[in-house]
Amino acid sequence: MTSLPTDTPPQEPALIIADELVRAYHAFATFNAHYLQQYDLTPPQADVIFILGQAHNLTFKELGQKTAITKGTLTGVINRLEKKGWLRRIAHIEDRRSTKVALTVKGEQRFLNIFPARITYLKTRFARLSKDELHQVEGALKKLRHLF
Amino acid sequence: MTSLPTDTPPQEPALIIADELVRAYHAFATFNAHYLQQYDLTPPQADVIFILGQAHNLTFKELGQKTAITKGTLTGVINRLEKKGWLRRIAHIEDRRSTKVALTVKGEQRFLNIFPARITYLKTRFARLSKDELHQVEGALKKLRHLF
DNA sequence: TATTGTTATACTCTATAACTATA
DNA sequence: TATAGTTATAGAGTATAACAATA
Repeated sequence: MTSLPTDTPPQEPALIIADELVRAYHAFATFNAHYLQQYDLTPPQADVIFILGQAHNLTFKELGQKTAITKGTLTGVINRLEKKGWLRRIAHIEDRRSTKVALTVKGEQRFLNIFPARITYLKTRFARLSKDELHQVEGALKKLRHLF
Repeated sequence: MTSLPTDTPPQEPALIIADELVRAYHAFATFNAHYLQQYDLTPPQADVIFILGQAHNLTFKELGQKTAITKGTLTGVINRLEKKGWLRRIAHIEDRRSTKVALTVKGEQRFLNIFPARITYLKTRFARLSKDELHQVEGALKKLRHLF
């Protein structure tokens, strides 16, 4: 007998990397969700706010493409954000099938408050990595993404 | 005016990396979820099966720690897997507050079928990377995880 | 008293498909 | 006919807190 299934965890690099990717993401996602909770935002809601904060004015279709959220789901996410007063629907005159979405003044203010704070916080976290390391990590993630 | 907010996306490395991490994970998670759907498993359910397939016999508490699923949620996940016949609850004699969980014969067979196939598939994906690159990617992910 | 797991509650997100109104 | 968004449906996972049984 050359291997003991229960005592020798698989050393296959592909498995290890998949596992590490999940762990790294999970660590980030947990931090992120807690951070956003302060502002009463779920991660998908924050995605929408961050995108609208930078794009200012998008249709449901465009938002769906940028967030990778399906249209049916997006309606719900937008409804919740609208009810909370972060954004509003705007009639699209040129094509009346379509609806545009934009941040309200309140949403704009919150975005301006949350977004830079988030960057600052991330920067302090990443400060432990050198410039070379940052480049390496970025390159590694890009490679990974292109594998799938 | 030296910068155009809408035309110059933020180049802050911390943001780029966080973004790349999300993208890489999303690419993997999408592939993964579709792959598991064939077997009528959700990702959290598959986590449980893969862990039980290698550990053979765990309490709810241990399973919760390994999967990072809260106890209330875990009860639901286990219920669904039990109903589908993948696993069963086993009385824990030494401490009757506790319950052990183990794969059924069906669950064991499925695990033995799915798990190696998954490794094989991942290996083919990762075959495009050299040994050096694999090491680099693994190191990068570990660094990332430790940041959070 | 503390711990293990269950139950109850309430919500968000998910996909899918049928529907409405425009084009 | 095709497209944009809404609605309906059904389910899974999430956190939280109260609870029962056992230690």
